Amino acid sequence: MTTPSVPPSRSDEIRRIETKWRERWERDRAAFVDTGKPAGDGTYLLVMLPYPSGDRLHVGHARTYFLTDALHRYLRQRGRTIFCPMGWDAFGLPAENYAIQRGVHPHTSTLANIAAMKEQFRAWGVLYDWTKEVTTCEPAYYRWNQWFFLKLLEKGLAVRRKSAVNWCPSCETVLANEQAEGGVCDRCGTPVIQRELEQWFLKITDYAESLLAGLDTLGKWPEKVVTMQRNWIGKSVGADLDFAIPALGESVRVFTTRPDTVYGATALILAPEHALVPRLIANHPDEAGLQTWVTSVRDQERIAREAEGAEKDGRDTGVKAINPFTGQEIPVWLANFVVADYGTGALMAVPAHDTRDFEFAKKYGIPIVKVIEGGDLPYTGEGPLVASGTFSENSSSAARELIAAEAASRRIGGPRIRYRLRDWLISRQRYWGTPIPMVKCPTDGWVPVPEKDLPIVLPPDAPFTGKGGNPLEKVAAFVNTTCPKCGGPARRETDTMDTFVDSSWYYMRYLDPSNDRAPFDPARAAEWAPVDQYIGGIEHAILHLLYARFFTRVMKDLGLVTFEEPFSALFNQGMITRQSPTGRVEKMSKSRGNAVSLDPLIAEKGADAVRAFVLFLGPPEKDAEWSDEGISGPERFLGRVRTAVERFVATGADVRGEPAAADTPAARARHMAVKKLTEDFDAFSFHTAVAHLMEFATHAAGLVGDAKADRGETAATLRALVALLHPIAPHLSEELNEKLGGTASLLVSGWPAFDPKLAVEEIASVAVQVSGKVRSEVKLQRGSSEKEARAAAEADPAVARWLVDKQVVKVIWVQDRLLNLVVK
RNA sequence: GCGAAAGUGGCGGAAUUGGUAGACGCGCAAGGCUCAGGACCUUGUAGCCCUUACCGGCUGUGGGGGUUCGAGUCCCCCCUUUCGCACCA
Repeated sequence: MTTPSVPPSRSDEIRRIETKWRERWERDRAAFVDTGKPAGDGTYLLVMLPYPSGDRLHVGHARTYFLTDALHRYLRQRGRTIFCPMGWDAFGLPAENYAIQRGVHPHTSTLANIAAMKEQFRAWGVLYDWTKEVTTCEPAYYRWNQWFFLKLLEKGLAVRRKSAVNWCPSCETVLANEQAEGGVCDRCGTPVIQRELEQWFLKITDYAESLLAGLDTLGKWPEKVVTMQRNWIGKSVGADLDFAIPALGESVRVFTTRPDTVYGATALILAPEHALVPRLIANHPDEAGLQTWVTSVRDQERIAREAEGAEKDGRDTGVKAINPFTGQEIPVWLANFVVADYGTGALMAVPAHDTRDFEFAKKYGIPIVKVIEGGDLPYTGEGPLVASGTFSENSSSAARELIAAEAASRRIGGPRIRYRLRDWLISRQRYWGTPIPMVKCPTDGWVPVPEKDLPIVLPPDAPFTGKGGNPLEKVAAFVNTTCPKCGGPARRETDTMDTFVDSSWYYMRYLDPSNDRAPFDPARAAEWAPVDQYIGGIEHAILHLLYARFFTRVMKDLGLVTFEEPFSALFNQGMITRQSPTGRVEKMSKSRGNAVSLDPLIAEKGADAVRAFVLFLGPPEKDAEWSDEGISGPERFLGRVRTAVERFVATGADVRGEPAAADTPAARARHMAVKKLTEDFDAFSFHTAVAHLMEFATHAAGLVGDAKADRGETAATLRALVALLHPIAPHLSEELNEKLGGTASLLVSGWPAFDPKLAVEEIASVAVQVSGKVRSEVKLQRGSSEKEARAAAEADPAVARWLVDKQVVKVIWVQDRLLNLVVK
């Protein structure tokens, strides 16, 4: 099988080098870990922490970590002080499901996954400050989730409330609105249904305006993410108006962005979930039929109810309301398209000036009254009011203010701003999460656990049957407790927190991870925070990033931090996609069955080649389809660099030699390469960085093979090459740097400098156009004048033949680039 | 439907922001080395035309128009793809 007496294969040699340097970096780790931020300098580089409750890291994840590590190493080489920690977002449903299927406790499987992933990071050559490691499923971390919960409760920002919530029948838990986008469960894709339940909410809506205003300060965030958050918060300016229902002795408040159209409101429409519905239908001849309809709409899957083109379906209650401005009776309807938890769950229908109301009115024969002059109905634009009493002839915008003011003076509403954002539902009927520190006492009601009794530890011995709800409910020792207030027997809350609570403040815990008296020491955290550069996927655009921004505001109110925005700059790397077995191009993930492990590739080609390849795939912000076919390019490139250095060393030339002259074509090539690579890394353009390194490597190999080349310049070129290579291929570059006489790791200020004056070619090749068409190219000394260029161009036969019998009527001259002779 | 981004060789992609389109790599082709090679090295590689060859010419960045000495880049219209939002009153 094996061939004896063969010299060590290339892959053995690569393995030896990579092992050597991993050990070296680990040994010298102290040089690369946080020791406090020097005044006015330093960069907090944060990468979205991985989720070790599921599978091992695959190609889909690797790009993020390679990218971050390249940036990290580059910045260190530039002499910056960097804080780059890593931790584990360890709670979550997959680990619990795994426990149900395989009988392995989530804590056990999670720790095993963490160990495996940590080993992967090591094998990939990815450096983190492990002295700041955070694991969210450990009491040392999640006790502070509980602490934050108590603080939120004190401030009235954590509340228990009954409302219609998203329920995933598959995960058997409720979900936050953000986790049920599009009406399907964020985790498993199952359509969610609405359930009326009492749950814990965090009042993120109290910060709606601040979260919205803060977006304007996030200039270094992708515009797309900012827009998504803005839409999610969904600010609307309008007015509240009360419509009296004399038959019930009640009034119904509606919210509208178009109070100017109130004279055209010919119906009042309520959501089937509206609190007044039972009384409205009570005396209806077909009360049972209506009730059945209400129930069926309410229990419908959200995805079906909100689907595009879903039929508008409504019922007339037979009850009348009074339009507060016309004084006329209008019918009160119930309809499936009215959303219970936006606005007031009720609206005034203005069929003439709203396409949706128009459609509904057409279907059910509701009167259509035009009150704005404009185009064909439904006309949703602006215009002068008509048939609007004393407000007629006002413009829409003026009337909006006047009518809202009138409503306020009559105490039937007034100007109002509303948001689409809803409060953050954090209760989860699951085991593997942070216990909510609340106790339900038969006499005192809900009582918070005193701070001194934290943490409420998740009991290790829960029965994972997968049936019958939350296993925590069955742990008597956990559930049965005493009331902190009266000392009587009481029941502990068995719901756990949404895992997004964990990731809402972890970036601050990194700064002081072993603090057992506070989530972190504000003074210490202030050295590095806020985060200078955050790197993560677009999938967090709304969920995590909105929650983190909310938590940061809370932390500011608690005096823990002085800023509101946690992440000064955000970079969204693109996803790695791959054809799934179904043939569609999708995000790579284990659940889709298209995940590719990187480990065999690394074992075969080495981490450096795989890093170079993955970074070379394309622009990092764009998605890239995975195929390992192209890896031979970067692999050969690294081989060429190595061969060039080894050949040069073998000549016995001085590896620390310096160029004999500063300004030579080779020196200029070197300065240009340093300039390009510096710009590439500054711009996160890792794929062009690899391309430029390839060009530079070819050039360097040429110098090594050129007997006439200056040995000093060749040595300097090779030293620059391996230094520039370091962010991409750290192991090989360190090895070659050592061969070239380097005594310190390239990680420490190993970035070469360039002279801008020398980072351009001395000879400019100037394109010569005749009437805009390129006819030739002339080599000129950089900085040559237009006159010199024209003389050279006219002397060129390839140009001259186009000038015969022509007259040059205009000359365009772009220094060192282009000469255009316009002829007639 | 609304909004945003994008469309460049067989493929991934580059282009100093209005100045030589196709860098770099994959793939492919020819040659070298080799017992052999899916290893390695060298060279070529947008299309079409002319030519024995050289020299050369024309076309070309989704389609159509425009601005300009000059457009992948700017403007207008259209097509396609991707993403986000979508009964939000």
